[in-house]
Order: sequence, then C-alpha cells, then structure tokens
Amino acid sequence: MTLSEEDYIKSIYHLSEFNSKSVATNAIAEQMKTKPSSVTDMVKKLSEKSLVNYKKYQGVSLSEKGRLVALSIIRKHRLWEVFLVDKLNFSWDEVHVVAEQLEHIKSDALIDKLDAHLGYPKVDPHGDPIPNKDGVFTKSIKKLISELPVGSQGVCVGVNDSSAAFLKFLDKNKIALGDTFKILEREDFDGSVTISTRAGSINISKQIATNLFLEIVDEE
Amino acid sequence: MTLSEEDYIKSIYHLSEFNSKSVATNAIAEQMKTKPSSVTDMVKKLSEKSLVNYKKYQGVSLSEKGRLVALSIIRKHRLWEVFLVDKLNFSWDEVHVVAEQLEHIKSDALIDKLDAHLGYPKVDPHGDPIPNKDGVFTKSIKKLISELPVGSQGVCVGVNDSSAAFLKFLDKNKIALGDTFKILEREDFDGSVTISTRAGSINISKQIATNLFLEIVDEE
DNA sequence: ATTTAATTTTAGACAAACCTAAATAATTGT
DNA sequence: ACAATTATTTAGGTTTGTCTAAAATTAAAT
Repeated sequence: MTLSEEDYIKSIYHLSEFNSKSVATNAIAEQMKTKPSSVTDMVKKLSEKSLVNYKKYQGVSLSEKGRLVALSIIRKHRLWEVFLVDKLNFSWDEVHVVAEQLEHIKSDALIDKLDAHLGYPKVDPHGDPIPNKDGVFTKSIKKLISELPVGSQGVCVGVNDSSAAFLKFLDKNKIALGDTFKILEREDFDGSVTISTRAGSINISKQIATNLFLEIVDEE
Repeated sequence: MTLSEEDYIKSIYHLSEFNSKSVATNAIAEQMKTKPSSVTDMVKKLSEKSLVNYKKYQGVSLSEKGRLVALSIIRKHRLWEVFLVDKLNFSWDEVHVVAEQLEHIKSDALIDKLDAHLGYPKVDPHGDPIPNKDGVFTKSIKKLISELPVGSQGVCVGVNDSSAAFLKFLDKNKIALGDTFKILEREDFDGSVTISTRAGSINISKQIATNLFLEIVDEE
C-alpha cells in the first residue's frame, strides 16, 4: 500500500465514521486538500484493489477489506500518540502531526512491541479508542460537556478548540487532561454548567462546555 | 527533502565514509539497487540543490551542507535503533530495516525528546557512534577481534555475519551483545584467538574473530 | 418539467523517480 | 598509442499522483 493510498483510505473512513453512507468525491477532495479529479483517479485505483465500493457518480464507501486497512492505520496512529504523550512528554495537542507520519511505518512486530511497551492502552490521549490487531474496538464514549446530562461523570480527554487562549483559560482554572469531573448543575438560562473538579466546583460558560470532551466511565 | 533524496545522500555518505574521495556512479547504483542512469539523474538534482559536488564523469562527493543532512539522518537512524533495542526489546540484529523507515520521520522536537528519553546515548546497538544535533560525533572505535592486538579489552557490539548459524554458535558459547571481552592470546599458526568471557576463557577460530566487533573502551 | 446549478468524470499534461537502449567519455591492456 | 573494455551520460519512455479545462451526470429551483 502506498502512502497516498493509505491517506485516502483513512480519509474515507473518517468521513463515513458517523453518517455511515457513501462519501462524496468533493468531501474527500476537501479533506485531502486535492482536486476532485485526483480523487476520482485514486478511487478507481482503490476500487480495482477492492478496498472501496465505487460506482460512477454514486460516491464511495470502504469495503470490509478497506475498513480493516483503515483501522490498522488508526491503531498505529493512536498507539504512537500514546507513546508521544506518555513516554516522550509531548503535550496531547502536539502529537497529531507527528503521528500522521509515524502511522505509515510498516512493521507488525514494531506495533506489537509498542503496544506492549505502553501497557496495551485502550484509548489515545484524546480519549479516542484504539482498535486491537483485528480492528475491534469499543465505540467512542467521548462527549462534549454541553451534551451530557446532569450527574454524568468522566475524565477530561480533549478539547475542540486548541487555541492558546483557551488552553490558558483551562490552565488558570486548574483543568487538565486526565482530570475527573462531575456535572453538578446546568443553568437553563444561559447553558452554563457547574462541574466539580479537584480544586472544588466551578461554573463554566456554555461556550467552554461545547469545547471540552469527557470520556464517560460507566457506559458500555 | 524527498525520501529518495535522503536515501541517496545517506548512500553517498556511507560510500565515502572511509575512502574520503569521490564516489562512482556505479557504486551508488549498486548500493541503491537502481541503474546508473537513475543515479545520474538524481545526482544532477542534488547538485542543483548544492547538496553534492558533481562534475560529469568525475564522480560525486557530499558538500558540507549534504554532509550535515547525512549526519542528521544517521543520527535519527541510530537513535531509533537504541529505542527499538532498549525500550521495545528488539534484538540488535532486527532493528535496521525498521530504523530505515523511522529515520525519515520529520520532527526536530521528536528527535530531541527521543534522545532525552533514551538518556543521550553515544552509540547505537551495533557500537556505531550517534552524531549530536550539530553533526559532531566521535569516530567509530569498533574493531574486529581479528584486527586487535593481544591485551585489548572491549564490549561486544556487533557481528559481520548475522546468519542464524553464526548467532546460534554465539549463543552456545555464551557470547552476547554487551559482554566485555579481553583478548588473551593469538595463535600465529591459525589465527585463532583466546578470549576471556564471563563464563571463563574460550578459544575462537580466525573465522569467528573476523566476524565479531568489539567497542574498545580505553581509546580516545 | 425544464432550466440552472452543482457535482463528478474524462482528457490531456506535468513532475518525480525510475527504466532501456544508444551515445560518449575514461580506463586498461598490449 | 590505440583498440577494447568499462563507466557514465543522454535520449526517450513508463508509472504514480497530481493538475486544469472541458464534458457528462445528478440535483435543485422555479
């Protein structure tokens, strides 16, 4: 598999992750930062290798074979992210670009040993699940605070907005990755939320609540 | 820098490592497993980027700029090898192919942090020195047992012949990477050598002696 | 239901890195 | 010294992944 082929497969996977239907040529082109005509070319190639299902003008979807390829790349990506954060002390918001390169390294032995070295982690630093060798993984149970009911409890695993300003805000309020929060109350009036943290309970605006992900502990 | 360009630079470096003169087109072609005509093409390209000095029919040599590129790739290669052996428990003879891929990952922060994580190693698992960020490194002090005088002492850091048969022989004789040996005696008659090991002293044939590298401890 | 707009595909080109075959330069042997 | 051999380069072609511009198809709108 070519580097480029792998990137397309991954892109198609992510685009069809939630709306499981077929993916549009234009959508792939936008994500891959190429032109639709290039996408058509590549999709034909992937179709010949039966990695995707494709009919002219009808969009694309991954075949089972393609899905497994995607999951193996995602597995590698997320394991490397754990490595970068846990072992090399990268911060969780720096690792993506480097992992995009590392995910293409081809060596089964390497990934097995890396997995063992990291203690067989089940989620990456952003709270996304790591598929096992066979592509099996538990669905993401990562949700925005704004979408969770009062009483929910979980571990903070990521942000939507990774601007320096927002990260500074979190720091000031003693909110860090890995902290456990409980949602105590939601104000109907403005959507602000009171959460309990290590340092006590604080109130966060709706805007903040739509940018903080919790990994829920007691689901599934 | 392209992956392919990096491979050529590395190849030229290694070919001119000892006989510091200019390198022949054919030699590069052989090492890179391509045709001489392809080498000519690439060498022209590298010359335009002033990474090599090149005049038609006169062979190639690395420019200072090219030499630094080569050393940075070699630095990455060797650091990854240390990682694979020390942290992931690969055996020293398995790591080269994987490191050939990892050496092309582009991230200065990654290499800095990896270096720190490994405790700033000075040699790789084969006893080859690891250049620092600026391309500075101490010359290899790795020598074959057959080339060392009686009385020399050093750490076993590698083999020439990595066939299963040879490795099995070493195992049977309790010789392992990292062991310290002293050369006690050399037989003029057949070139066989008596060395002291943890398990006592043993006699090894000339053939064995020309396949075992020691890193000498008290030089430089 | 037709026209308009948006999407997708085809056709033809280009750069990178490779190839083969032929031409040119350098080296070697006598 | 010069013929033969070997090394190197040029010329022209291929594949991969991209592009632009034009044609074909589907979707939207009146």
